Amino acid sequence: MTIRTRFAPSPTGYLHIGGARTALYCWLYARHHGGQFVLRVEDTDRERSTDAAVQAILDGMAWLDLKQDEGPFYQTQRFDRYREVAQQLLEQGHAYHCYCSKQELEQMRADQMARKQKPRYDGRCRQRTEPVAGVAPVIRFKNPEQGRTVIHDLVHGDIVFENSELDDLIIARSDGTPTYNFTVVVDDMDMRITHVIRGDDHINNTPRQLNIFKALGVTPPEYAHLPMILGPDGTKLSKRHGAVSVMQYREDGFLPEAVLNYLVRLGWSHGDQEIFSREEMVALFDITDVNKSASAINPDKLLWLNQHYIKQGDFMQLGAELAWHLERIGIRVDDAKKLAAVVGAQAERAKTFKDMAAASRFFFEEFTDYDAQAAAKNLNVETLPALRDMQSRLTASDGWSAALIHAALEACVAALGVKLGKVAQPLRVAVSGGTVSPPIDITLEILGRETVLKRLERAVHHIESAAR
RNA sequence: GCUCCCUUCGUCUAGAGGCCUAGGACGGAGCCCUCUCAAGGCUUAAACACCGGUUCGAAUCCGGUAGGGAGCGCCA
Repeated sequence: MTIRTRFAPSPTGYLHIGGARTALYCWLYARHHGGQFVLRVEDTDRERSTDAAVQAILDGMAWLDLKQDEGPFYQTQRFDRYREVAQQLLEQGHAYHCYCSKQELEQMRADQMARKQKPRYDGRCRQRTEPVAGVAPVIRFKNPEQGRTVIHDLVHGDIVFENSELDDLIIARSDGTPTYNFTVVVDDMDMRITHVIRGDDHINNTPRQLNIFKALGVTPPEYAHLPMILGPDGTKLSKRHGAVSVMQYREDGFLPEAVLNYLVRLGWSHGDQEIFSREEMVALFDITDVNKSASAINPDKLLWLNQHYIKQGDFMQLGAELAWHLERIGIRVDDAKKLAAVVGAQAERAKTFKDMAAASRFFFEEFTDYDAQAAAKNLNVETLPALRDMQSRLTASDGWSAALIHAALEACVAALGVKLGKVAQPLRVAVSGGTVSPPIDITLEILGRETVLKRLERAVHHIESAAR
């Protein structure tokens, strides 16, 4: 049997981090077993579904590179099929028309709540044989009243529900459109889904769906209900928690590999291993190793992983990501080699590309002002001799490389009889405007002789004009 | 209220009756390295929700309690 999984988001918002993990696990399970991964858009709620949300979900999946083998299928394009199956259920006596008004139902619920009972439809239209004039009925599924339904859940084990706890759910609205619990069953059946992997907020829906499968005479898929993902404070994920959309993670400077690696370890583990390449995930992932309890997002760990992938990555390729972020702050760069060099120099000191771009401005454009404190301390009459000395050594240098610059630095230190820091730090402020940069020799190499000499001249002027 | 789910360091987790004086990772603390910032190395603090039971032996099995969560829609 070929394994077939599906990811079935409803397009009422962007792809958030919880949905992304569900998609990842579905994708991983299918890949691991050499099966297929289906993407299905559950857009039956026309009020809340939007094209923009559909696009946002597709974009998120593309960024994470979770490619579907089939789809996207849209439920709004399958209404005829749902109508057909609902009709079948009606004819076979597994469903019936219900003419109760919304007010009537609300009253029923209120009464039940008042009696401290679980609100549920009492089946009062089950026996009705004649239509009610002027009322467009809904179709309800006739849920078994006796016995129990058990989910053989792949992560939770058996979960038992008394059928008497379930009520007759609406499968088609009075306008004829189908509802969620019904479309899911029809689709999972038609798309030959073998494994439904979804959030455990759906556990309570599963027995209803199982009963519909039974009425249809179809073997249901296997189920695996994933624990929820919580915000950093352990409460429900919300916009308050910052990056809710996966695309926001790109904006914030994260790499998809890092997000994926972070997500795969949230609720799943393989011994003590923390770092997983895509290939390793596929090879090692198993749904039975998934945890049962909800987990809180740990932003620091994501940051750590992101830096790990920055350090491990191909600097040439990562240069493109840096360029993307530089552009966001108004700097256009197309020198791929320089970008790669900057990534290489900054990898150890940036946790995100957003931070890296901000810290790398001076490599690509002239800075406007010196950091006042840094200049006061490092660009003054005391440091002027070192700056002058380096100026002449660098002007005279036969070539331009970190090694040659380093040699010049050592010579300067020896000639002036000072510590390396007494030369490096003023130089750093002179070329970067501030006190933080990669090692000074590498920084100068990337900047290039022309820029370095120009900025040294600027520093000397700065000191001289201040001294006057 | 009813039904269902969950419970190991701050966080993510390892752990499937003796390997556990509970391991790893992030974060924290300290030290080392050092031209800044980092990165790196070493060291370190920190948890089995609680109460009973089963057993020679329980983080692991069973029961209860407490706490947290989800669902109970002509939403998905």
